[in-house]
Amino acid sequence: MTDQQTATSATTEPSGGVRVRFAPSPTGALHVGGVRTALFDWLFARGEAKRQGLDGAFVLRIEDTDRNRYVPGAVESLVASLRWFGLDWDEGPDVGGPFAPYTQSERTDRYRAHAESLIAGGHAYRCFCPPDRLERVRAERQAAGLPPGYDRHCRALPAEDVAANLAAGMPHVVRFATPRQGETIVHDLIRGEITYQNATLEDLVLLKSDGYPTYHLANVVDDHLMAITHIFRGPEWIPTAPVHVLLYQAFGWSMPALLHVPLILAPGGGKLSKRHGATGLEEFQAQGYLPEALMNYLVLLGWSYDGTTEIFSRADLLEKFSIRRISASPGTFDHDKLRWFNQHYINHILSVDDLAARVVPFLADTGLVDAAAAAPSHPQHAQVREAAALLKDRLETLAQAPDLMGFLLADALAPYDPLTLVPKKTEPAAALRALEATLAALDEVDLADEAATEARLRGLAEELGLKTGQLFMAIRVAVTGRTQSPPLFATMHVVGADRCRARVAAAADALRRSVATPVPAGD
RNA sequence: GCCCCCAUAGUCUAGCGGCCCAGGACGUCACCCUUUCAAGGUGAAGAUCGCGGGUUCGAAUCCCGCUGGGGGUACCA
Repeated sequence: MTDQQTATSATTEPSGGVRVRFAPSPTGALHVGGVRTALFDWLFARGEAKRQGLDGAFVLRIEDTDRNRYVPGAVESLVASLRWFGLDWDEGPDVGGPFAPYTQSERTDRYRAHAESLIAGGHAYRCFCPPDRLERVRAERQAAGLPPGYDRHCRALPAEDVAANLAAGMPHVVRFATPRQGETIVHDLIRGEITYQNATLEDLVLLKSDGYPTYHLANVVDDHLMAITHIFRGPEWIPTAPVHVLLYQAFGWSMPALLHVPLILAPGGGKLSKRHGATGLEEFQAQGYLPEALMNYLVLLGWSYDGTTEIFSRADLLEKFSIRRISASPGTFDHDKLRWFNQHYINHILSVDDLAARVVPFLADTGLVDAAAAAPSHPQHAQVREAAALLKDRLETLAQAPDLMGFLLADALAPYDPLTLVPKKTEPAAALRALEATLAALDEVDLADEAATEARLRGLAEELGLKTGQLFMAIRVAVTGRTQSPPLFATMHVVGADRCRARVAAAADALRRSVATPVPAGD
């Protein structure tokens, strides 16, 4: 072994089975990029591995080693979002497991011990450089056209100086002593081999001065201790992957397989952030997206099955997902396509009962129904179910339910705008006559017989000398308060005779008042 | 600046040397259906496969360069 030392990460999985982990930081809401990674983890362990007859375990680990960025309650929110999305895990902070604890802040003794062993083996060293010196060095190196970074000042610190500093209680960090020569090969299951010159690598901090580990140490130690076989992570880790390879080598451990999933870009390019709309799972949930639609959309962002199939249920994905078809190129988040998936699931995949149950929380938020109306035994349930059946094809998100279903659930409508009661190419007086005639006709029909109602009202249009469209539109606005609605007779049936009569009468009144003080006719 | 990743229509993608003067989907447009709006159906426009060199009888597919986009460059993950 000369200066051509080479290290390679593992490329094959051990026969014992597959163990993957999703390791978010509790710094805020779960990001769509994170869930997509978690989804790939889950599908690999629960789907692909199982299909190959291997045991597959999905582990949730909390990486809370940055005490400054920790957000109280974030762990609970992460867990809730993951569960809403439809993932479950075999081991984690909430469910325990053989490698507990699964929260890194509770494992600091392990990281410190491993850092010490690295120091003892000559693979790491204590660095006493204060932050201001680090900054100065960075600036100087940059000005000199060198890569910014640490100048390894403390790497050559004599043992007696180290001992003296330690005795004086000087704050310090532990840095990795990166090999100065040779090259390191990172083997990525998605991208193939990536070769780095060790000379370009930095002596990264492993243990911070507050005693907590950095990602680099904690990640390597835990993945090894928890017997992780495959690491799925974002592409932002590619640049430090060679250091991780070197760390495994320094510890004498075998390297898990690496998969750097493709980045999710914002519509304009760059990172996806708040200004591009929702990014956190809770937001998608609040905006009325279905978890299965979001999953379907997200899995296709960076993975494909045959390039033609678009709709995948969770079961389909468990049966068809393969890491071999994960793409290396970044993809742009497209809200329009997500919306299409959501609409498709509501319109064609959800049952009416399912939709009714899911729409209740949104209706309850605006006070239209009781929050308990999702239960079939609840008195309001039947009404919600009828509304769901009627609006199913028109809903893009659950959040639209209050707006689109309100006229079916409320007793009275908001005051009419007389202008909307007068259909295009219709005289206000004719519209008023039509409403008055409709009110009378309502006494003759049974709304439960939609065909008969339609026949009667078509006849009425003829008697009035109006086109069916003109009459029907006037009735539609009177009954629903809007110019767009589900098919008129099914709608009237659900609204019921009493409310229909009251609304048509109220609409006629409103129009009468405005005819007295003429308004411009609808064109 | 330095290191690294990526590159097929506005967007997500299929394609892994000949079946491709490039297939599917979202979006867009038109028509059909129709009492409105949707849903559905049919069809259209949209890609010189980023550019330039190679290799080959033959390249979107392999190699090199360039360009472009992106990521990293913290005692954050």
